[in-house]
Amino acid sequence: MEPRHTEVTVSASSSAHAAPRYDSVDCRRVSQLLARVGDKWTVLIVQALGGGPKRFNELKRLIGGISQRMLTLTLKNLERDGLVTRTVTPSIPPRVDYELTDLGHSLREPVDALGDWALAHMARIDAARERFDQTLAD
Amino acid sequence: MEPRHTEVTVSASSSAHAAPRYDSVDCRRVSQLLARVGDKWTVLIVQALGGGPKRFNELKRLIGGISQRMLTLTLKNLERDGLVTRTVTPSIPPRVDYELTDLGHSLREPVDALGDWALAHMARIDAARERFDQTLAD
DNA sequence: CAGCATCCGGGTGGATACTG
DNA sequence: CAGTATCCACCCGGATGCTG
Repeated sequence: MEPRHTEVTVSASSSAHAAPRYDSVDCRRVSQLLARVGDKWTVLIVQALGGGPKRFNELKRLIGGISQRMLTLTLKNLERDGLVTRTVTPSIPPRVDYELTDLGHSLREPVDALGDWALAHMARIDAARERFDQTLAD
Repeated sequence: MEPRHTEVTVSASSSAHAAPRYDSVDCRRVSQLLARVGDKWTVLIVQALGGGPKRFNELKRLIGGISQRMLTLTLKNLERDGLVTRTVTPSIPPRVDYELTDLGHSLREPVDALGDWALAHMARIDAARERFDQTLAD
């Protein structure tokens, strides 16, 4: 792991508010990235490719529920961002393999962190939603 | 431009290629959460509230560029998910304070991780995009 | 000050049909 | 098999105007 900043993270405790680690400009970029990563399929594809190179229809089956249009588009975006490589083998029938780059692999770490958070707190969120929707029904 | 990036020592917690840490169902939920978190304003609001409780227009000014419609909607979603509390002080003029819950604060950690990733690799992504767009222009 | 209601333009994403 | 092309429904989100 990179020994980047030793700054204290929030860890929901006594020292209420952590200093803002990002200025507003940074937040925009982060927000943009999250919008890209947070689109409907990117994470699914990255996670699917986390297990190694995959072919087009292999990915399609693996993910399930994705249209080939969206698979194509999302893969193209990932390739454009340098997160995925596209390797064509001009045979008949043609063969195309998609694989995560180092950059793509490195993305899995923070995404997994968010995944862990989601799994750890999903129950609380669902409960909060039910409570909220319930008190609205009055 | 040599990829001089710290090859993530995945041996720490999870291995790169081996067992997926999430099944497909988990991935859906993670994906859904990312879609929520990755919407246009959620992260900006969470980060703004990271500095402590804020009032409605205070948030609006702080974030800048957000319409009150979206601020209202996003705050309501955050409240529904139990990430933010809404405290009304019935005075004239009325006063409403928004504050991160413990759950909301805990979200900042993984989000910051993604933010660090974005800031660390944004240059590479931009470069990759330029290269990609360039080779398409041929 | 802190919203809600309404209208509306653009983008996202599914379904379908066709190609090399 | 691995796409491209087209059409279209939906919804996100901005602008505006009005309330308590």
